[in-house]
Amino acid sequence: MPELPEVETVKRGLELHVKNTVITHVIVRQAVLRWPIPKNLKTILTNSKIVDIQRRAKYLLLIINSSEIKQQKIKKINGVLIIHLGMSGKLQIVTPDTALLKHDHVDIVLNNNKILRYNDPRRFGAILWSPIPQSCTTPVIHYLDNHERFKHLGPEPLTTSFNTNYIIQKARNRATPVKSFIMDNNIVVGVGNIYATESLFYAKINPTRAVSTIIPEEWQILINEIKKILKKAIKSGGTTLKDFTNSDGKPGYFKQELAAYGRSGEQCIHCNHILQTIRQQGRTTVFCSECQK
DNA sequence: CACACAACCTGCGAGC
DNA sequence: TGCTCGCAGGTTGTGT
Repeated sequence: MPELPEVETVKRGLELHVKNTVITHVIVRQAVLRWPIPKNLKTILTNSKIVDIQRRAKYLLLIINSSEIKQQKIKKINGVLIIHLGMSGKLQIVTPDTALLKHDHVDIVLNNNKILRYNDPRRFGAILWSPIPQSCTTPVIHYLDNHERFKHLGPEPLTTSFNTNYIIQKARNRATPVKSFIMDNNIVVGVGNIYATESLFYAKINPTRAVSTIIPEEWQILINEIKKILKKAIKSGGTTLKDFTNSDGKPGYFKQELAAYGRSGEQCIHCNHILQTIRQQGRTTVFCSECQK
C-alpha cells in the first residue's frame, strides 16, 4: 500500500494522538504478520509511554520510554516499536466503540480513550520490538542503523545525502534498469512502484535504461523529480489507489495527479501517444515510449 | 556480486 | 451467480 508519502502522512496524523500518551492495554489477535509479533509485546508496552513517533524509510517508529512514569511500579522500558504497513496495512486512531473489522490484528489502547489499531489483510506488514540500552545516548534513528532490518538501507530521498554524486558512484558499472535501481532500498529508500514510475515519466527517462548509460545531467533531473514528486504527494496526503487511508480514515488526494502510473492505454499528457505497460522485476511499469528516451 | 524471480497473503475486478 | 485468472502500494530469500 504505502510508499514514503503515505507512511509520512500516517506518521503526521498519528503524532497528535499518540505522542506523550501511556499505553494501558495491548490486544494481539493475530500473532504472525510477515514475522511473528514479539510474544512479550503486551508486557513490554503496558504502562509504557510513547514519547515520540518517527519514520525511517517506510517504517514507522514509536519511541517508547517509560523510565519517567511516576507510579508505584516504575518500569524501565526503553526501545522502539517498529511498524511496517507492507502492501495493505493501515494504522488508525479509533475509539473504544469502533466496530472490529476483519484483519484488525493489533490494538494498542491509550490512556486518552483512543486506540491505535493495526489492520492488514495481506499481512505483509510487520511489528517488531527493538530494545535500546538505557546507557544509549545516540538518537534512536542512528541507533537503529545497526538493526538487522535497517543496516542495509540507503539514504532518505528527501535529504542531501541523496544527490547526484552519490547516485553516480552507486550506478558505476551496473547494468540494472534504472527503474529497479531507484526502487532498490539499498540505493535509496521510500521510492516504490508509483513514485518510481512517475519520476521517470517526468524526467523523460526510459525505465529500461541500464543505469551505467545514464549521464550526470539525467541523474540530476531524475533526482530532482523524485524529490519534487515525493514532496508534492506528502502535501496531498499521499496516493489512495483503492484503500489507503491516513490515521483518521481519510484517503490521500495524489491519485488525480498521477501522469503515468495506472494510466496504461491512455494518452501521454505531453505528446498524446498511448502509454505502454511493461513488466520489470515482477512489477508493472507504465511509460511513454515517445517522451522517455 | 549483480540480477531475476518466487514467495509471503487476501481481495477485487474482469471475463467466461 | 459463481468460478478462475491475474493483478495489487513491499520486502526477503533463493537460484543462476
